[in-house]
Amino acid sequence: MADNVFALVDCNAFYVSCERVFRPDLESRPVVILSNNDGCVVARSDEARACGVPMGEPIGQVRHLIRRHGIVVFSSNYALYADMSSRVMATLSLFADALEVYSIDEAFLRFPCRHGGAAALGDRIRRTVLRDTGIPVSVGFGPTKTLAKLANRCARLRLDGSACVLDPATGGVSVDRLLEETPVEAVWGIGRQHARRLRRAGICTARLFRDAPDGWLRETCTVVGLRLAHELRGRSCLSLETCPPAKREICSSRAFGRPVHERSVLAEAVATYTGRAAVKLRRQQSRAAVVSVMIESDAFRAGPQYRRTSTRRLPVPTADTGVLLAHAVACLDAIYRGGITYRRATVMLSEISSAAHVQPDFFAPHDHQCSRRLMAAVDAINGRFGADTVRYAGSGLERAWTMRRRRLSPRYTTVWRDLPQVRA
DNA sequence: TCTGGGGTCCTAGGACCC
DNA sequence: TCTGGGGTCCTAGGACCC
Repeated sequence: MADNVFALVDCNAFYVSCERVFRPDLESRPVVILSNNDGCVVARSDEARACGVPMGEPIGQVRHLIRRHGIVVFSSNYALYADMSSRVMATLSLFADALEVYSIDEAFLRFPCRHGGAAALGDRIRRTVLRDTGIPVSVGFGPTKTLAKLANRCARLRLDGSACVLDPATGGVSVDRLLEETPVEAVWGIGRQHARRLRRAGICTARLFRDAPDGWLRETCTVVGLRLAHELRGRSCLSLETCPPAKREICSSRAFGRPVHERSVLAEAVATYTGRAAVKLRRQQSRAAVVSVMIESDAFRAGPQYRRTSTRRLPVPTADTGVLLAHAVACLDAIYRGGITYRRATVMLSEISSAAHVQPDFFAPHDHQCSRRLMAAVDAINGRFGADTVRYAGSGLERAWTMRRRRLSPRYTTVWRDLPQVRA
């Protein structure tokens, strides 16, 4: 008998739903959301799916469908989605003490024990989130996280949107039957490679996977696969992570909106990405000891490719954007070569440690107090008036290289964006 | 005309030490 | 003439997630 019940709450077509909250006229119309640089489809409404738009497809491949069906297209508006996500999570936190924010549009909730009212609770969650945030969600319950995930998938397929409870003891859906009807690749944690290997071995359903011998599972899908099978058997192996562990590496990487050749332009991008990574670093109260910069040519274009990484170790771990920036630009100078068409730059911060345990370097004097207060002030201003309101001049003014977002919706929930920008 | 970004975990294999 | 074995650390690469 399991001690806990897990619920997985998943926002339906989350990015589309966010846009619809502020554009009710889009209800029941086909809508798709594009990735950064307006590259490919990362979210679609049910109507767009019915038009035959596949997930992850490059926009160019579905342009004819967009025209034919009058599909409404948006660039990704992450500022809006992140804000809506925090509203949804805040609402969910009213229902359970133990909540794990699993992704921008999903959360696991844990309830202390099995009880008969799960279906009703699920429907209350759905109604409340919809009423308070405008976002429709699906809810699945199960004795383990993997089963809750599966139940959620089942709920999403239901026409009335009601919650799915995987718990035979209380008259819910039969676990065996659901597992039998679920293709093995639909199990959370089984990707393309493992699915192919499993199918070759005749394991085509979640039920056959669950009932496979432990030794064989371990051999075929490593301990990760074995753990999943245990979870499907109802033995909880994946615990709820209520406070996310600090990231061990932080990365900011983006393709440019247009081809880039000049060192000065790359330097602007590297400075911008370093600034973003540093914000993430400070947000989790950490310092980094290593900075890496990678620049690369366009892998999708024919011809010789260029890709180089340069890494520098800092004398003292820091979260000071200015210090990180100086090292990042030095990295860039070590690998920049003229005559190449660059398409992407990446800045990575690693060997991350807690800000509480930094040992200052006696021989490299640096005013930590001053740096900390400056960064705190910058973060406070940007938190209030929008990211990049105050930034290092090195990150550029015009920034013609930034990603394409031709179909960006307004920033409905962050009103200060249009204030004049200030340079640090 | 295009083809995203940001993570984690696991394993294998090499280097190195005692 | 013989060329062990166990342990740790690091890195690269694979696989997976949303």
